[in-house]
Amino acid sequence: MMKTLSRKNEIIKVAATLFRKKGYNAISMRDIASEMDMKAASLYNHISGKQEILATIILEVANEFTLGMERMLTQKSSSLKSLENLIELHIDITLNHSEALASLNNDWMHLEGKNLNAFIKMRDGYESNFRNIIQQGIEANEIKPHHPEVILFSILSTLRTLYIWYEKRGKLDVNVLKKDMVSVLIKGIV
Amino acid sequence: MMKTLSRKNEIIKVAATLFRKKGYNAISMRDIASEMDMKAASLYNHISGKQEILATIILEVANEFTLGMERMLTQKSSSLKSLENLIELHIDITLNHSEALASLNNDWMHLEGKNLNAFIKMRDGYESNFRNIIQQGIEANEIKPHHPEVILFSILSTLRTLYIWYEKRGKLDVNVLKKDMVSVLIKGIV
DNA sequence: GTCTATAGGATGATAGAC
DNA sequence: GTCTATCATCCTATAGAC
Repeated sequence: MMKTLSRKNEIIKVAATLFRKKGYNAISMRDIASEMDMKAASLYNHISGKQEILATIILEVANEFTLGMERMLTQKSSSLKSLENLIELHIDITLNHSEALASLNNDWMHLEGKNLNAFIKMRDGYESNFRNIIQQGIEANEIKPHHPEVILFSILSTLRTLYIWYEKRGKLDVNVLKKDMVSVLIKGIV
Repeated sequence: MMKTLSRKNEIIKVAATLFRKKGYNAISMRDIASEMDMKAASLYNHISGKQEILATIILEVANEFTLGMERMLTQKSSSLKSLENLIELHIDITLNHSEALASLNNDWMHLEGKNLNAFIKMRDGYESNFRNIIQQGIEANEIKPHHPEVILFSILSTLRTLYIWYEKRGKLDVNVLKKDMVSVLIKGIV
């Protein structure tokens, strides 16, 4: 049972790496199996199908964002401090789950049924909390009165695609990265 | 001949819309044909194959970015003014080619052979020019001395994913959008 | 220019031997 | 837990009738 669980995790991890490069639909069960030096049929002893692999990859990391947001909201910091915390949350998750973020961003629409509903609910809830923080910052005069959607979109786009860029340029010191990101996203570049 | 050309363009346009929703690999020639009320085999009277469709979608809009960048570079403005112009370039292209941008961002890796090489060359050249503008801005003390890669990545991520967000929230006045984007990306939010 | 028919191969998944 | 063999279905693309 312990052995089976870790084999399952191995499949998920290999699949996530392959999905990242070409996307869910371009990767076959045979590709995943071949990368693990086994046959496609054997995968089904550990997982129910391709869809379960995708759902596990995406929902696990989506849940990390949701939990991180909830943890943050209990702290009742100022809006600006909350934004800082969210930037750090994204950086931390990017470092620990960089393969899963490609699927989260690009392959979520291939989730089916309950999996798709669960994902959309988490994503919309997360965005909604993020938007409220910005809104409150504007009302408290901590943040300039721009269209809040423009601010939300600008910050979130950057944070969501960090995974592409981090490993390409990679290996900046994490604390330097956090400081620079906070500064660029909040204080601007001039 | 004139009729054939416009039929070809129709195929490209329908395909781009479908690719946007599910990605290149999840859309079949039958899907494209069905959306046009015809049979898949008939598509081959107008295009050589699925790959030609993808290449046309991506390389056309990639070329628009390259041309826009070159046009801008002849102007020899200050770095800050150049950045403003680039933000406006991205917004203009997003408004006019929003479907193509999904493929440009997410399906470029499914280009083959010469098409893939041409794309990568244009993308790398574009990023390199963008990076130089930021670099010069830092040297001229127009831009804060952050790690230039962080600035490049932050601005480019936001601009590249504008297409997702624009039609969702859509239909802000273009000039308001340009002003807000320039302000948020350059001057920050505090 | 569109159709039907089909080639030729890949795909997700299952059955059953070991 | 992994294998071979296989099913049923889907895919891109072509041939040839109309």
